[in-house]
Amino acid sequence: MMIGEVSQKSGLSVDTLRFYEKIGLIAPPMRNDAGRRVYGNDVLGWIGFLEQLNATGMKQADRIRYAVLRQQGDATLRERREMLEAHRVVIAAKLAQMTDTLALMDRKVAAYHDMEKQAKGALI
Amino acid sequence: MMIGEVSQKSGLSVDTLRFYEKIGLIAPPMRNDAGRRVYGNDVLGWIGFLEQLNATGMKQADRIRYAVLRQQGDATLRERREMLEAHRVVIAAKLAQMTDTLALMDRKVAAYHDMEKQAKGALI
DNA sequence: GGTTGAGCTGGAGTGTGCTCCAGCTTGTAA
DNA sequence: TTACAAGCTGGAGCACACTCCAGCTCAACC
Repeated sequence: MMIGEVSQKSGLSVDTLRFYEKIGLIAPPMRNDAGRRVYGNDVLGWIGFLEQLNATGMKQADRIRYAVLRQQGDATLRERREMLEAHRVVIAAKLAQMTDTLALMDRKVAAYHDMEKQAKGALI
Repeated sequence: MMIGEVSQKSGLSVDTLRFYEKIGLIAPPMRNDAGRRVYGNDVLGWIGFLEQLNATGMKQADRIRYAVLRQQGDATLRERREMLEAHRVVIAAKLAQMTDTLALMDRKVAAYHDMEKQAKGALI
């Protein structure tokens, strides 16, 4: 795949893909004779995973650290696992926060409904 | 309360409190004779709510819009309710994402454990 | 063979959300 | 009464995560 196709399939812009490569999030792909990037299919899975880490609030620096470890192969398994375990804890906390705030939104929305009803009544 | 106390109790820095006032997130409090800010207790609840919106990913511009509406009183109840309902939907989506990724973390951690075990076995 | 579209590089620019600073005034307490 | 902590303003600076741009090469189609 050329970079345009990866962009289309991953949802990341071409600029972002090159930027991710520059900062070490994506391994530099092979180049064809013209010097253009040729990606393997596995990159899409990797980008999807990166997006999951992103969406759950992992910072760039940590994503890069994980990416670098991954490129270093099996010797870094323990460290990567520890990173994921740590991130798991962060996610669990955010999940609890989301649940709390969701409930708060529901209470507030209900309260606002009541107040709107009363306000209408007051007009009569 | 002076600004220092609000800072301590809310966890926001003094600079952030003044910044929030400048951008319209916090209503300008009364001033004492020396021109210093004197906050009522209600500001802490409001800051707590703002933090919840923040932690669940509401953007500054929207938080400001909500804050401005709130200051305009009951005439904006409907609009505020609609904002909260919209944010509710966003939170629900994030919650689903968090749940997914949490499960993924668990699968990955388990897989890494297995691989680490095998790697150890290979050393024998 | 020339136009068009995709890709390349290095570097500058952008938006968000604070955070820090200089230079000042005010309140407290040794 | 003098030190010193806390507060004030306006404005500059910063970290993060992209996003855009100029000026170039290359491939492919008419």
